[in-house]
Amino acid sequence: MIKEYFTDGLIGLAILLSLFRTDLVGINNLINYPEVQDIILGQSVAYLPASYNHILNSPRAFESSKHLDFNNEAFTAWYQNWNNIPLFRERNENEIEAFLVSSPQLVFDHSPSSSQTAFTIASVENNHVAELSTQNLPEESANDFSGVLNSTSVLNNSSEASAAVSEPVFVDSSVVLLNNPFPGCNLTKEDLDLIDVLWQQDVDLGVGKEVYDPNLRFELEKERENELIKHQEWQKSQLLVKEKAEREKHEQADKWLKEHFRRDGETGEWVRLQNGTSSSFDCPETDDSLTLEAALDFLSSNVDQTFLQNLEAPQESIANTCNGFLDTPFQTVQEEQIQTLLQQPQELLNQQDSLDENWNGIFDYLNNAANVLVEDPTSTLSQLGMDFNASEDLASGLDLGQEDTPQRDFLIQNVTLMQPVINSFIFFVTLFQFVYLEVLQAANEINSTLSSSNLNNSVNFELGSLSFLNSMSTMQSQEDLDIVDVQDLFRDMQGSDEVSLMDSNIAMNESMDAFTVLDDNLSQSVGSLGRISPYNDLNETFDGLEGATGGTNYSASQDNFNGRNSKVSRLSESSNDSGFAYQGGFSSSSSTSSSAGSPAGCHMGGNISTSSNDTEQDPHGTRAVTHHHVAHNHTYNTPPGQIPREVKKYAQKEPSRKGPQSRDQRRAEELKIPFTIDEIIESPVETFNEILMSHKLNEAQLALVRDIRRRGKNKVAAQNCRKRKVGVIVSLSDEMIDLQKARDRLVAERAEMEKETRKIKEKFGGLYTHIFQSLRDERGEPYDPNLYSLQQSSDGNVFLVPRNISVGSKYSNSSSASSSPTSSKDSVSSKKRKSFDE
DNA sequence: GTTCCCTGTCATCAC
DNA sequence: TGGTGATGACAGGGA
Repeated sequence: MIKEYFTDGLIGLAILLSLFRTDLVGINNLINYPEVQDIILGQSVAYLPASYNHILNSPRAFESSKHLDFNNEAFTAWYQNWNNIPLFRERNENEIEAFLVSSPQLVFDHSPSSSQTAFTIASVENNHVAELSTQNLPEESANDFSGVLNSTSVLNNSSEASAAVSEPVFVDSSVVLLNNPFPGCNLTKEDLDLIDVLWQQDVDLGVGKEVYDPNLRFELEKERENELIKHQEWQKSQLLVKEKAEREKHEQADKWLKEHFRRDGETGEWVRLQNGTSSSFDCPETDDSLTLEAALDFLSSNVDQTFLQNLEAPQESIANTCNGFLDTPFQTVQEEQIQTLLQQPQELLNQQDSLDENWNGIFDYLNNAANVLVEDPTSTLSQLGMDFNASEDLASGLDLGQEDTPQRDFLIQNVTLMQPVINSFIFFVTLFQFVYLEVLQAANEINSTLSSSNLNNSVNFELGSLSFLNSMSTMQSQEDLDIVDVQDLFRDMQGSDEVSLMDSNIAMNESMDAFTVLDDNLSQSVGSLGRISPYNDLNETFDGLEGATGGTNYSASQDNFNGRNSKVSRLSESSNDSGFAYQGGFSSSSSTSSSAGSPAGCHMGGNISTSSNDTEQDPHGTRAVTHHHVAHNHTYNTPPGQIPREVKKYAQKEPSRKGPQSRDQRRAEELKIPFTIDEIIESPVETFNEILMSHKLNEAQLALVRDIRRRGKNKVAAQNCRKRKVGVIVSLSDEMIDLQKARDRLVAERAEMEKETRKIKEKFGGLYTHIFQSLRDERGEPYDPNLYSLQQSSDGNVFLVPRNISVGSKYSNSSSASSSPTSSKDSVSSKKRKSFDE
């Protein structure tokens, strides 16, 4: 009696342990008890559908020696106990023929296609044999799941076993186990004791002990609540500290503003106070250095203010902002308002016809943009400011007609501003970068569509803005970016009071020489302005005849001035090739004399004065400026950060070149050629022939004229050829950079894929081993891995097959194979066949 | 004096 | 056939 009781207890315990995937050998050698072995063997038979055939067909199916006697009193008792476990009881109550056992890590998804693990255990027909189909079984899931495998054959003792395959049950186990682990939980003391014993024996129950123990669960929840409260308190304290710091910064900025500016009661403009007098803030051309400083200081300070004040400022219309930045520093910008705002630079540049207005316009735009950006104080400015890729995206998104592109949405992204000063600077850089691209776009339109005469000032302004903004953009590449104070930065960049706005830009560019290797993305962003297609450039750039008039001058009236101009015009190409990105591309001012004093000035002046096409047809030195702009960024020949040699060469001294053209000029004078060299070279064929016909020339004169024309034409052609070559080189260089980036990206992806592959292989190996070791043959012994292997069929099922049989050949159709084994060999194989969910 | 780079020129080819 | 553009090669000049 005692023995029977003890044995029955062991049987029950074995069932439970089996359910929890516990090795009985390790627990008091329980495996040696015949009842336990019976249980295990029976379970192992569950894997072998073929072996059930005779059992299921017999009237006493479960009286087989390999199965539990379901009439066994001990089993009945323990089965009842087992049924007391609420999870199983619930399933039983619901007459579900399949159930799940899982750990909290498992998340069951209702979507069959989901990558999440989904276990289904469906009873098949009436044979009480569970067919386990595992799909995408992860390692950890398999661990939790394997314990269930051994118990599936005994799950259903009901005579009402469903004939139909149950619907797969998808359960979010984490929700079930954590929120409501066992609904209707009524664990008896015995249950808890048993669980406690299992727990103390370090038996993996699949879930935490708290799932079974309400008291423990309560304690854990309480502990969690305490941690949450502590965390909230810490967050509050951090917030208070931050607010305090911002308030101090705000007060400081306010104080600075009141000290340096006063507001004009009539115009509403903010005027900087300087030495007791006020200078108009909106007229930088009257005193460039002064107003620039004022503007920059003002803007920089207000940017900082904006960040601070924004937290508490009322929301107003953006339209007011256009009339005065300080009137309505902070607004709510609606989507359409943002669109309007983003279009302002073009409108401003298109509509305004003076430097003054342009400056005001761009400044207002900056203010507005600042307001837009600070509308959400948590916008991700740092991300934008430091990410040139974002700039590239932005630039591409700023293409006309794409105002709704997602790149503009960055303005309202969320971000945390932890360091006001740094972020202010980042914001400013970002802002300028953004405006810069906008202005580039506007400049491109202006330059390509409008005539030259009434836009000189405007374009001149663009030049300054672009150079300045270019420097600003370049600044982003500094490693010590985060320690740069905004105002100091501006002061450094603007240089001395004597230099003009343009020269300030030059000085800034010089100071930023180390950073003139601009980001490729930016280059690409403006590539459409002229650099992308060198051949297109040539159509605009070289349709003039700079070469014909270049070099040494043919007339005294053109002497030094034009000589220098022509030289500089040539070096304007060089300068474009030498790292001064974007300068030459947008320069078209007719004023050059002011910048001839310094190398940089000459460099800029050269850019301003002409490109090769700008010198066309100007024998009298009037040099009407066309607006075929060259945006080449040919950075070869001159290392980054170095002024091209030609800039120094031609800027510091008078051109003393005595080229062959000078010889031609002299000869033409000697032979009394009655027309100019330019006329000879640049005139069309018909005109040229008419000229020759109209003047009776001797052979020598004709030969000279033809030589001059040939050489002039060829000179221009050579220039074009060289320029084109440079363009090709630059294009190839860019392409190479792109390809290198692509290569790096692919290498990284490949490494990532290999890493993932290794991971998956490891998981697969572990899973394979685990599943294989879980399998038992009819004698309850594990299969020999040398004789058997697990193979997966095309439908996802996993089979245990002898080594010399492949699933593909024998089990390509799992359903047919399982239902009708045809040969003895197949029969044997089918006995080994098991299907798992994976 | 050498080297490098820019520029003009010539020769040649193709259209 | 002549004109023109493109391009390689060469030479001169300047730094």
